[in-house]
Amino acid sequence: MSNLAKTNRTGKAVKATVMPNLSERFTPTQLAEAITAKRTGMKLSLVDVSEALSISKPTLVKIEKGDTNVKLANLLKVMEYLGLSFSLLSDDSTSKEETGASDDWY
Amino acid sequence: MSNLAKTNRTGKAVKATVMPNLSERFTPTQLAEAITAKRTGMKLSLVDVSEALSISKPTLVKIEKGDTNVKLANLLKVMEYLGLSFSLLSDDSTSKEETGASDDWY
DNA sequence: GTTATAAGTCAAATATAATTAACTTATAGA
DNA sequence: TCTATAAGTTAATTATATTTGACTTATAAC
Repeated sequence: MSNLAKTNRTGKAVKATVMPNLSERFTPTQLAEAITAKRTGMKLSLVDVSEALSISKPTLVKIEKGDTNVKLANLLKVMEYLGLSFSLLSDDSTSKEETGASDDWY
Repeated sequence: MSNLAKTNRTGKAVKATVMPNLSERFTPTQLAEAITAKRTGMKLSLVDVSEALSISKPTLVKIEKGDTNVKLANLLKVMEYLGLSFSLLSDDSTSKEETGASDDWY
């Protein structure tokens, strides 16, 4: 999540993809950032992953942009390939939230 | 809107699906079971959730059967409505697994 | 500068997920 | 039993995610 300052040799700022702490609830954008961080940390290109998983590059880009209009199966394939997995959290309250309460997720 | 907990005539839960422990990595089937458990625990019918979220019943059934050929956005809407959310686990290993190594997830 | 590789975008065609409506099956009370 | 609600299925249609291929930026090395 935090984009640490980093410069190339011309002094231009470059986005540093840092692995965010995601032990808690997170947004699709944060998940996307974690995926990109893991992939780049493993020094894999989009095409590397795309070809290994038979997923098209535009779809991979959608996933890494946090677009939730993607097939769950594709997201899971990417996550598994990168060594990421979900665990589940439950508000053990019986409350269901309002439908439009927090649209961070979709 | 009909946000009251659904009961049968005696006010008892309809089915009793038990909420599995999902603090660790889980399969889509386990996630599906957790969703069903949470929904029935909240005494909501498929149609209750379906109508509240504008998701069709067949799609909801797919989700509750662990079919991963569903839109991520739809899964997330359901989870949020039921008070479920993901957290992320990472194999801190740099290993990428074989493409077909474990198809539990998809 | 040039070159090479990666990232990201785009439109058209295809593949497939989602919806609709009707239907069957299952469960639990009266 | 009978009745009512919930669960689950199915086929046809609609909506849309995905793919393909080409293309345009970006970034980093030379």
